[in-house]
Amino acid sequence: MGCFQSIEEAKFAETGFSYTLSLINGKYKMTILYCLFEFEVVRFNELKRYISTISYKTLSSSLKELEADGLVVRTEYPQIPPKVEYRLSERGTSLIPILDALCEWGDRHRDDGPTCAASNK
Amino acid sequence: MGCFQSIEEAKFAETGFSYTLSLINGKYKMTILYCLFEFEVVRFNELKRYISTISYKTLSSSLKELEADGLVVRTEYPQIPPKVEYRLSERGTSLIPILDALCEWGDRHRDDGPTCAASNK
DNA sequence: CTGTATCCATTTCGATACTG
DNA sequence: CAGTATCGAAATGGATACAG
Repeated sequence: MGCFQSIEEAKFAETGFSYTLSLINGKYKMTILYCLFEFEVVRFNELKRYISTISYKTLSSSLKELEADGLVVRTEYPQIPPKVEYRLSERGTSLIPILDALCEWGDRHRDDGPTCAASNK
Repeated sequence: MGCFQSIEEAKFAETGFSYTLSLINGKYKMTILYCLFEFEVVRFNELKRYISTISYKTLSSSLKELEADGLVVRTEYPQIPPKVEYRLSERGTSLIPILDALCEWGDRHRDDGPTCAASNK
């Protein structure tokens, strides 16, 4: 509420709303965040297995962006074979309640029947 | 929490999480929802002015999908010139608290400094 | 194991002109 | 006013091969 006082001026680009969206855009970013929340510390290929439909390229670039945005922490162990762990930062963790809310909303409204559009109010 | 018990099986497609995401995908859908929440009853070109960067095509297709998903109610007044009003359905309104949360999160974390990724945990 | 590079397919978005 | 149609641009995502 009130977050959109300036909506008339189309200043979306400067609202916290659009800022948050810019961090979680991309087909799999929220899924990755949720995965890291559930499993806490996860390696690259482990993540790939959890999110089986993601491609290496997308996983790689998404992780890089999430890291750059401070939502994910990447820890590299310089050894052979390489070992890299990913987990949520505090900042990233603070986003989880919102993802949870999305989850719950979906569970509660999945069977509302999407065709209730006709029931005018 | 617990919404992702089955994440190991990569059953994202069946979670409420991905269901919700499928409703609010697209560059402007959440913005449109928020706009309708702020202004309650809005006409097509009015919306276009509020969200100045959206194209007619995207606005049109987004509204159509939001309506099909039961989040938005479209009311047409058969007159010349035509008049059409859009507003949130109850279902759509129930999504607003989540959008608000996104908004607040962004406002609070905008200045965390996105480069805090290095501060391991 | 943890990625990157390349190339390609698909999806999404936008500008403009036009219709009822 | 409220859109649609068309075309093209751009972003996104995927498959595969390869590198350190």
